Amino acid sequence: MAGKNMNYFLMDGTPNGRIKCTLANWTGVAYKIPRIKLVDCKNIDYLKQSGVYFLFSKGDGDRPLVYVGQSGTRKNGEGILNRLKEHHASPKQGLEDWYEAVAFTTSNNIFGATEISWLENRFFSLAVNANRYEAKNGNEPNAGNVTEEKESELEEYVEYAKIVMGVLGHLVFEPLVQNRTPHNTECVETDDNLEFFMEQKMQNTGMTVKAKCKRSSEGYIVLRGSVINSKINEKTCSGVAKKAREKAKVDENYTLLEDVLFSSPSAASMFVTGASSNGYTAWKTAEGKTLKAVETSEAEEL
DNA sequence: AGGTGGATCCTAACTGGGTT
DNA sequence: AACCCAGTTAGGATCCACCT
Repeated sequence: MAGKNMNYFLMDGTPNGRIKCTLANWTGVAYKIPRIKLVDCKNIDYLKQSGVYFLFSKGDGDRPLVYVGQSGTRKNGEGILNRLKEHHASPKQGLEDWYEAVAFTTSNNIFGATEISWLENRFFSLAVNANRYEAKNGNEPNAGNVTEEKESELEEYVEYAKIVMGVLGHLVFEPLVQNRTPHNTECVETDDNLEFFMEQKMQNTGMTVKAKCKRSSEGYIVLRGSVINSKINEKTCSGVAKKAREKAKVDENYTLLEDVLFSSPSAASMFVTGASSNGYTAWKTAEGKTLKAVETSEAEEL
């Protein structure tokens, strides 16, 4: 992918304060606003426009929560800012502890009601699809009817908004692996093309586990389509692997239905076996080279 | 006396080695 | 080759001491 240049203005002079983002060749304007800084935003005209906004909270501990909302300028004179004020003063149930908001509008305030609804709908489904945050949505908007010209314009807006959101600290719209169609487990892209496999006949269940793993900049991803052990060994299976196994969606044959990210190779392999396992020796390339050997030779190349 | 910062303790998880 | 175990390490939380 080509490099991109973006402007991030630290409005309070600190990295944890308000941030305004603009890009050359993008009509969008984005703001990240910590909840405690909301009170300082009353003079920002862009925030009185129509747009789409996101509220973030820690969630129930399992995964963070994102709330997707929209604001048109017609309903009330104050646009996005007014909605944020409402969420601050009387938060919706489950959103009491939201800690920051990200808002998207445009420099020329071109979004009307249909565009806003379309965008809200699109952002929401992207968040659900990426499956990183628990996504909530105010009013289940329908996508509405936009012309195909308009749609391609909005789609371009969304492309940039996704990146901005990621840089602002929320990978809500980024799936673990890119370019994946619903039923395809073969062609997936990460920033590393090596694939690692493990295949073992498990003693406790007699079943054969067969899994595929890819590395990414975030860690180790056990890929959808992998077959994992049906039982766990309570004594030896590590906590992260246990939790991940409780959460993970599998079918009746224990075939994994989603990609699952781990911070270590061992966590990934323990997730597959349900028992203690050393990921550096368990994961192997198609040629039979262990992950350990791969990483050692990579280090020597440096 | 209250608050802030630091240090220590505890817990949990990862990895490497040992055993069957 | 698969599984088990334990040492080490990293991270988090709590408590205490010192400074204002």
